[in-house]
Amino acid sequence: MPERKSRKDAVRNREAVLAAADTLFARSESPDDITMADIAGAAGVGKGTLFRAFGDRAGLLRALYEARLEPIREAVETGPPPLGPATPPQQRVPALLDAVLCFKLDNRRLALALEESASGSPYQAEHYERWHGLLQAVLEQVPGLTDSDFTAHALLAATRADLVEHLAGQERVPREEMRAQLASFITRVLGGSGRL
Amino acid sequence: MPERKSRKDAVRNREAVLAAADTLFARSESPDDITMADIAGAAGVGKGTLFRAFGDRAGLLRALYEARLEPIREAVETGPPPLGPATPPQQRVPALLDAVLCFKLDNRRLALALEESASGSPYQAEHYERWHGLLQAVLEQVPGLTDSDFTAHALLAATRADLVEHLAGQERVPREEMRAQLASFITRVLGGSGRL
DNA sequence: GTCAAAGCGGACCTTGGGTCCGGATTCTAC
DNA sequence: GTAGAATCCGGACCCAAGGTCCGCTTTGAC
Repeated sequence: MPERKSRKDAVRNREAVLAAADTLFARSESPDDITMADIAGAAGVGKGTLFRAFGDRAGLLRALYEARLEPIREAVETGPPPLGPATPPQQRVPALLDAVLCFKLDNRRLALALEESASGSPYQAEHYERWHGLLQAVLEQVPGLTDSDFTAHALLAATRADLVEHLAGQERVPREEMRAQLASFITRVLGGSGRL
Repeated sequence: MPERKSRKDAVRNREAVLAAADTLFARSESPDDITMADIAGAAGVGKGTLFRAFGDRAGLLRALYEARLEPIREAVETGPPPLGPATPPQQRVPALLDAVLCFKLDNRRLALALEESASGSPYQAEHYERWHGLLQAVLEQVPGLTDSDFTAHALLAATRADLVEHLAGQERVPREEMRAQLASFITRVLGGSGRL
């Protein structure tokens, strides 16, 4: 037997909370002027419900994040090129990081909230583990590239939520320009075949 | 006239607080199990004193950080090569970032505390502005390198406190290995003259 | 020595994450 | 349909920690 099926109201409330949180974070200036009570209120639910369903703030953020990330995860794992596994490393690395960047551009507040509320550091979240592991594996196949472990960390660091927020928010760097700059940076790291 | 000289007890207490905070952070596992009350207590001082002297938690952290950073700042601004201004860009960029990395390795908890308590993001702190501005200026002089602004951000991101903490703390990467990996990464970014 | 200004410090306030439990709801068994 | 138990709801409540306040003390100028 799989597992005792949850009650109807439980799943309904869970959805309501996720939807409310998503909306609130999208509207907000800074993720931490959204309190748990705000979310509960907006979802028409008590705080207890919210904490029982998600454990704590980080849990809620994680759930939201994973839900939003799902399509990308699938495209990466079983999709067609340039994200899917059949892509040669030299093209897949920039494609992966571009996907991460675009995701964070599209979900700025959420990504920000998650990375800063991550008890400890973002590096303990298991979704970071996944991205890092994948990226490292792909980098491993790039000829002439050593230190794939550190390189994967360094490249992912270039797409950190607060950096993205700073560039897109404060410095008003346009989306396409940022993508181009990241791509060019990656090109240099992968072997500098660009212009010299 | 300069400014009304502070009272003796005021400066004495300020020193005491900085010293106490430094010790506490150095000993601690995670920076946020050190409370303001702890610091006040360890310094033999009331909370009021502490907040009057530094404004808020972030202010105290900033003061400590800047104090520790002072020697490096001087070495960078008016010192001899490889950190000083007389160094050719190709050597100065790695030297600068190596200095940052070493600093964060030597002051892990403090750097961590500062970056995570920075109201908003680390990118609003003015010491980040300084490092970024300097690094960008130096990168500007590297032949064949475009996007010096983004590149400076990306390189600094590779030395973020929580990444350093994760690598040095959780993954037990030895100091010299980390320095070597960072250096090699930078080399590739600067023009990939390494091996291809 | 005197007096005003600057500083001190701990009691107190506020905020927000997280808990608890009496009552309402839903599912299952008959 | 209904009884009963397991599950869930939700808002009152708790607590920790950052930050404020104000009566008392210390300092330093005259």
